[in-house]
Amino acid sequence: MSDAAQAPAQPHLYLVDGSSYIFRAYHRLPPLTNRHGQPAGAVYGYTTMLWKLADGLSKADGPTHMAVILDASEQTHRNRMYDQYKAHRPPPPEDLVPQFPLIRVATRAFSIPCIEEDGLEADDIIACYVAAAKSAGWKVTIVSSDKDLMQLIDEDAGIDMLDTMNDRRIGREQVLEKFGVPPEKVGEVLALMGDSVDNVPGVPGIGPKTASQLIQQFGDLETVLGSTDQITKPKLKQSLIDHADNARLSRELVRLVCDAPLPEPLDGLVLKNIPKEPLEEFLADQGFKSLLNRLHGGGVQQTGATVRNDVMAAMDAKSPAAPITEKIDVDRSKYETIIDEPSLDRWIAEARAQGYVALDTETDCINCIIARLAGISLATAPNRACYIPVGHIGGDLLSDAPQQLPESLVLEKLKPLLEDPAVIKIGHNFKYDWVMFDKAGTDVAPVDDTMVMSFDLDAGKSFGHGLEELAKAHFDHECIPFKQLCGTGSKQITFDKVQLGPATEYAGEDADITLRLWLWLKPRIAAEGATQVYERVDKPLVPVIGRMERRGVKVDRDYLARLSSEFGRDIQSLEEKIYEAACGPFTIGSPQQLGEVLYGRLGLKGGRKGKSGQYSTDVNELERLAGEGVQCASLVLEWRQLTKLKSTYTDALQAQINPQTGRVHTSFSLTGAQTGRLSSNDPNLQNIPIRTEIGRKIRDAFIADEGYKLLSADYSQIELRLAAQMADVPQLKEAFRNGVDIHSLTAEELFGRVDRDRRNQAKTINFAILYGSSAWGIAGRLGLPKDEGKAIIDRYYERFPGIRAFTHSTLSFVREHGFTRTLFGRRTHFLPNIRSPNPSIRAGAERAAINAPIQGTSADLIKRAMARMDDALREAGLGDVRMLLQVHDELVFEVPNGREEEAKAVIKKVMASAAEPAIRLDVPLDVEVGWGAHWGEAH
DNA sequence: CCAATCCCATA
DNA sequence: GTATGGGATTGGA
Repeated sequence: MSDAAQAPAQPHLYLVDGSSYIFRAYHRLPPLTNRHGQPAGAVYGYTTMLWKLADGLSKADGPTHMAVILDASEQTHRNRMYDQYKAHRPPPPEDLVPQFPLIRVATRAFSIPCIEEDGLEADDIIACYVAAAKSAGWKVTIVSSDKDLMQLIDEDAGIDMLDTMNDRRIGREQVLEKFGVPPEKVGEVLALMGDSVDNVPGVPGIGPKTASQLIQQFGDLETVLGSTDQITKPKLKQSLIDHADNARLSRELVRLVCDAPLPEPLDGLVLKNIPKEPLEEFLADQGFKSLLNRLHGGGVQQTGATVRNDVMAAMDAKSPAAPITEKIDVDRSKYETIIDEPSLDRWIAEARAQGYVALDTETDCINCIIARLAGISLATAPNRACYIPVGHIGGDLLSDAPQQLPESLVLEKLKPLLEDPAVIKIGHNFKYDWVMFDKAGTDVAPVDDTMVMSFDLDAGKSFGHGLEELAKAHFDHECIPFKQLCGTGSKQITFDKVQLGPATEYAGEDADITLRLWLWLKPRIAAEGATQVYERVDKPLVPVIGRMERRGVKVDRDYLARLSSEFGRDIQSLEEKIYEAACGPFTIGSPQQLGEVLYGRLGLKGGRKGKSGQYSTDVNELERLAGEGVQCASLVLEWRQLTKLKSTYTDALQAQINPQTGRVHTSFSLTGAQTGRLSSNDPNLQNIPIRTEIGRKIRDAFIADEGYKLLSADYSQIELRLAAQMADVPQLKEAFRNGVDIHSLTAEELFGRVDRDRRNQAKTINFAILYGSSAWGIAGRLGLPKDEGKAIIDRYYERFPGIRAFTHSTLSFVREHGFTRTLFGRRTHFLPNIRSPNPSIRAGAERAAINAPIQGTSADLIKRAMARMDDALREAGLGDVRMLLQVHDELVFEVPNGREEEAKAVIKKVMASAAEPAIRLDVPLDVEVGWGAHWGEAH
């Protein structure tokens, strides 16, 4: 492409895929209504999108020509090719139907041409315009995220796509990322994988991954079909042979028509200044006030706010729209490497003057307990970042360490800044950095943690909370991948061996992005009601958890080793018995082989096959067989238990003991569970066995330091108590106040009498309620026919009408707003699944949505207790008591001998009053406390 | 060496 | 039926 063709005079056509946009907008945006009370959420989203696009008229690379393309008719040439095409597509939701005509009205209001043509789908019309514009030498941007249209991308010819929903440009590189093949090969991949929504058959067993891999290997569909002899997987090969015709048909179905006559000539699509009157009339008619204000205020020229923010503003006029921040591209070349004192002093002064600074520590290891510092990066403004190396060494034996300031000097100079109460220190996953500085004797405060902020705002959304992922989601920015610096696998190097140049770009970017995230997220915390949960619950927990991780818990290595060999012997002898019962050896640990042995070799009946065609051999199945007297099944069950205990616990735990401290230091994740719970990893100390006697032995390996005891305090039935509170069930609340056994009470209400079986059934049902289970699910769990399950749940609702009301109101709230809330305001998001057209996905989201407020409130409570615990203990003169672990409803402490009763009183008080003063509960929170030489004894 | 799958430990 | 993390096997890079 010549320079002349890229001159500003080159026309740039924007083709808006209106039909697909409105579907996606419907599922992604809240169900707003317009001034007439008609559903208009999708129309609103569509209007703001057109606004933004049209607004680019005068901008560089903005549209000079524009058209909206719609689907006109149901019947197209594809139906003639294949009568099943789009045959199973469900009808559009009923509150979307009335919005279709409004799309044309909205488009006319902008005075933009709206193009549809009988017998052609929108995709085809777009393809025709792309072809015409391409030969005329125009640039084209297709505004859509439809994967079928990605076939048309041709960056050399200036043809790309724009996904306004995610504010993302799609070019060759993005297509490669998604499909593993360039745009011109996308049709080949689509043909193989098929499309269940449009009912394009594809080849069974081939999904996106395999399709992409095959096309990468063979180039196109025909070559794949002609090369089946080179395909090693037998199932895949057969499927390709059997369904070759379907694959060829699919290839034609996904091929876009690009040579039909244009309904409107290219020149007719020129974008002129948009007359104000029709637009004003439309916005006023619909009652889109925030847009109307913008039309009257800054006019169409004002930009910056996203569609999402407009919707927030439309939903609640009081909530301020997010600040309009101009996007500044990340420029890593602006970052400085600090290797002299005056420069360091300058940065410290700058941070102090500013009042906030983002920082990130780089180390040689992801485990912060044993990690050594490599360097520290700071950022004070977008693109204004520096990296201070302190622990870099040469990349290999021959090279010397680079010149850098001594670690002790840097830490000494930074300490006053890091401890300055007037300067906010911002980190991403700040727990890690906090531990690094704590090890150096610096108590960093005050802090903000952008990872926790993201979690408190966006838990449950489609993106996680890692720095790179958030950079992508919020700024459409790709961070330097860590493996690009350090490699991967066995050739991976540690960060302290990275050259200072690349290290500065990487570390500076981390601090830079962290700062940008803070600027972006901080205003949202208050605007979206997350202040209570962030400021009072999660933020204060960052150093608390950091301290717990540093303390670790003492583990008796010799005892674990003895258990390991004991288990090992038992496993051996079980294996011999199993081989005997199975008439020959096999890999017991392989579910595949075990299934073959049980249902093949031994010829047992009743095997359940799962979706992969493999026999299920889980506990339920094996227990069923064992109950029928199958020796082999009960032996395998025992073998499974012992191998699980040995590999996951006795062996793995020994390996996790830190040689310096003789203790195990887990890592708690503050953002691991969508409901607000913590999670624990490396090792996971939240799933140490307790239910079986033999598993319980593992708990005895957790011991107290010399002169201390382990104390365990746990909330009794906290989730049921919270359910009784939140659903407002008088009998249940009363029972909890009087210390009545709750499952017996439920059995009495449901069955009119109480015995062991009925109490157990009632217990199952009580839990099923917490988990949002259906009548069908309860019946399955209790082993009853479906109608009896339904009868039981009806009776439950009849006896406890509050539960039904709670379920109902939780679901209608989440359907409307897309999120649930705990008593303390923590939100968990459930879009898009809560509105999924797929009933099983939707039902899954509904169960999770019923559980989330209860599980989440329980998580909030114990977190509030934890945040207050250290101060309360210190005030009681129990500064020596160490909080070590949290297991969702339990806290484990190390308490000096003789102080157990005192500690018990304080801990119980803090935990029982954790809701106060924010919330007044009508149900007491019971806390059970025990202690002993080891964890097993403390229960 | 990596991922998908199955199974299983906890609350 | 909810929420997690992790080990072993398997099959293909």
